[in-house]
Amino acid sequence: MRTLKYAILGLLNQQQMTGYDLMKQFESALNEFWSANHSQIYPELKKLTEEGLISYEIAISGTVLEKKLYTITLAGKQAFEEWLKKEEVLDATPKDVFRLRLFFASAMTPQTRLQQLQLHLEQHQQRLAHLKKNSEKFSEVPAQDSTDFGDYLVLMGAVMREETTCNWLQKCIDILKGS
Amino acid sequence: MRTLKYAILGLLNQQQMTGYDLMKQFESALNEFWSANHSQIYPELKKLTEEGLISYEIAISGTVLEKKLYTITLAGKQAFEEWLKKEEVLDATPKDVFRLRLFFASAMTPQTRLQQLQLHLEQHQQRLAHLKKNSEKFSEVPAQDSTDFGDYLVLMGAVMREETTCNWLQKCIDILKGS
DNA sequence: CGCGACATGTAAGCAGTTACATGATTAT
DNA sequence: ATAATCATGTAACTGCTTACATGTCGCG
Repeated sequence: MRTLKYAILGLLNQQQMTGYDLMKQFESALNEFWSANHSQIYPELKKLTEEGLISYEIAISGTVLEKKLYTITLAGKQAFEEWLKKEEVLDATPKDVFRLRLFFASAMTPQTRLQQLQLHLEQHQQRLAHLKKNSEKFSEVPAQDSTDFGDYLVLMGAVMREETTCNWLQKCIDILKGS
Repeated sequence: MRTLKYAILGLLNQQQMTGYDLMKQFESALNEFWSANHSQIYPELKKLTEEGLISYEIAISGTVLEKKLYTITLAGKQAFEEWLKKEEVLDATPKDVFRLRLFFASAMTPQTRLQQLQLHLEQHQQRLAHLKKNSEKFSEVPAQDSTDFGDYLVLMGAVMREETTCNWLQKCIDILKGS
């Protein structure tokens, strides 16, 4: 599906940047729904350049260090806009090792069962706290044509998802204890 | 991480079955959190047999068709039980093409924005309806030592997750329309 | 001067998907 | 008969992870 391709095009459509900057974006803003290591990003940038969807100019940091500042081309913008319009069918529910483990709950000892759930709940509570802190940057709904708008919508979705995950895990723990 | 390995061991720990049966299990019961094609299952079964974690006997369907009925070995049970106990750190939030697309909402036309959200909501509503129908099979909480117990917990989680996803998408649509 | 961040690449290997390939059984 | 399902395998390819590999810049 070449999704990384479009993630990169989308980011470069917002602003020109280097491979390293892209990597940082994947680690921060896109972290909740996409990721990519530099070992995947650099070859992809090379490929996109060959395909004529992006281009770069050499910029100098300090005295000698060369970095490549990538810019999206017109062809790149067109490819990206087409991708935005595509009507995708829902992909399969993502794989989840914890839920797989829990599916086999009856094979666990009662102690392991409780321990697994509690540990997992703690981790999700931490993630939720982190997300809530991130969303403090939005004091109001951003304008629909600002790049913050999408960020706002997905962040809201991430918070809601984590809240539900925590509620579910708590409910599982209650069931273990209650019956 | 060899997760497929443990998924197969877990299923064979519940009951002996063929590669084809395993495939069907991935399509039905495990569908909400794991998947595997037969092209991945058969080589894995071969590998697990070589590792001594499972064994098989040939069974005959009809007059000539040979099928391999796999059984978990003692070593297999031990490997599986160790895996159940492991304290895993939370994996990264799974990739999600729709959320990536929505992150770039400001680059969409207002029509595309609304269309994408509505189409996605409809698909999740269908998935939710399907899950709710599945969970009708549980009139009460199954006993903690029955294989149904894990099934019940993850199904409850799946329903809660889909409900939240639908709520989130509806909220996004309301924001689009409201401002 | 040393450390963490900046910056860019390649190689090996694993997990998973799609396609290729074959044949028997069962229900209509 | 014929189509859907049962049943088992391999091959090519894509996407991604981990490890290897190198060098500069800015701050204390």
